[in-house]
Amino acid sequence: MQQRSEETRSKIIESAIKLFSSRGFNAASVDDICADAGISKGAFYHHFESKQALFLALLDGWLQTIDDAIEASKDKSAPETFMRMTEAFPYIFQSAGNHLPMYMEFWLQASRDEKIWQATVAPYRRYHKYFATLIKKGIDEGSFAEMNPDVAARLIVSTAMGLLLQSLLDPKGAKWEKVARESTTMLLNSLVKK
Amino acid sequence: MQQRSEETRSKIIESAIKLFSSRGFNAASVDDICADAGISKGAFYHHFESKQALFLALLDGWLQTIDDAIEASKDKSAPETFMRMTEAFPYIFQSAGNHLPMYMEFWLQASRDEKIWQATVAPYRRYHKYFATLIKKGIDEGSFAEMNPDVAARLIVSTAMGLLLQSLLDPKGAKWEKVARESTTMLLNSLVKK
DNA sequence: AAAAACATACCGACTGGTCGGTTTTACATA
DNA sequence: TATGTAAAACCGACCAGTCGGTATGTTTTT
Repeated sequence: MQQRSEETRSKIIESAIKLFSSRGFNAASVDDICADAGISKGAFYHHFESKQALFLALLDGWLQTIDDAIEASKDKSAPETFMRMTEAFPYIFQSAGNHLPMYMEFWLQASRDEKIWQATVAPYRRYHKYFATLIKKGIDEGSFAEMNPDVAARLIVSTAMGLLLQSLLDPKGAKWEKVARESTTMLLNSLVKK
Repeated sequence: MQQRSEETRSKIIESAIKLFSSRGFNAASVDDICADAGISKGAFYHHFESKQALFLALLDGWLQTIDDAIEASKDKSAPETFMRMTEAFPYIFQSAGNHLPMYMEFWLQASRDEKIWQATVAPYRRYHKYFATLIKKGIDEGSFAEMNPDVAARLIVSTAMGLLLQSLLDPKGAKWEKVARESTTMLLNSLVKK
C-alpha cells in the first residue's frame, strides 16, 4: 500500500502549516517539523526536495482552495457574488485566521524569491481579472453604477486583505467578523446603482 | 566628540533598513549589517543590545514618522484630511515602497513576538481612534453621511494597507499611484453626504 | 587617566541537507 | 496461501556552514 506514504506526507504538511503559522518560515526548522510530525529527517527529504519545495507545496494547496471557491461562485451575478463574499467572511476569519500569518509569509517571500513570486503573482492576476470582469458585467447589466472595473476590483481586494491584516495585528481589538460584514456591505452599497 | 558615535549608529540603522527590506529580518544577519555599514561587530553591540533591539528601534522610527504626519494634519476638517491622504499617496508609494517589505515584517513579527506586538498595537489603536473621531466629527458637521465611524475607519485603513500590499506583490501589474488615487476618491465619495 | 567607542577572535547552538543502512510494501511466482 | 525479491519508504547519525552573541584587547575622546 502507498497509504502509509500519503499519511506521512500529509503529516508533514499538517505540521508545517502549524509551525510556519506560529513561528514563521525561517524560525520553524526542518527538525522541528519532523519532530512534530513524528517522522525522521530521512522521510522528510524523501517527500520534499527542500524546505522551499515544501513551502511551495503549501502555497499551491492554498491557491487551489481559492480557485475552488471562485469556481464555485461562477455563473452567479455580480451583486450576488459579492453578497456571498460577505456571507463567507465569518468562515474566512475562522478558517484562514489561524493560518493567516503563513499567507502573509507567502506574500513577503514572493517579493524576495523569484520562484515563489512566479507561483503567486500569476494566480493573483487571475483573481483580479475575474473580479474586474465580474464588475464590468454588473455595470453592463445595469446593477452597478458607472465606474472603472479595474480600480473597483483592486479596491475590493484591498478591503479584504486589509481587514485580514488588521485582524491579524489586533485580534481582540474589534469584532472582526462584524466589522468585515458591515464594511463589505458599505463598500458594496457604494458600487450598486442607486 | 560624540559625533562619530552618532554617525556609527545611523550607519547601522541605514544598513539595517536596507538589508531588512531586501532580505528580511532573519535572512539579514548582524554580520551582513556590520559589513554593509563598514563597522565591526563590537561597534554594533555597543550601540544595540541585540538584533531585536535594533528592530524595535527601527519600528519606533517608523511610528514616529506616522505620528508626525498625523500631528501635521490635525485641525483640518475630515474631508480635507482624507483629500490630503489621497494627495499623499504618490509620496507614500515612492518613499515607503522600498521599505514596505520591512513594515510587513513588523506586522508579522508583531503577531509572534510579545514585545514587538506591544510596541505596534498601541500606536495602531491610537491611529484607528484618530480616524474614527475624525469621521464622527465629519458626520456631526454634516459633511459625511450617516455611518458607523468605527467601521468606516477600519475600511479606510484596510484600503490603504491592501493597496500597499498589492503593490508589493505585483509592482508592475498596475499604475499603483493612479489606482490608489482613484480608489481612495471612490471610497471618499461613498462617505461624503450626497 | 578614566571612559567611551570600536576592533577582532572566538564560542556554542543550530541550520538545511546528505548518506549509508534498515524496514516496510508491492508484486510475481509457485 | 506461502515465499522470495526488488523497490519504495523510512531512519538517524553526521556534515559543513552560519547564526547571534561574548570576551578581551586597542584606539579615540573627554
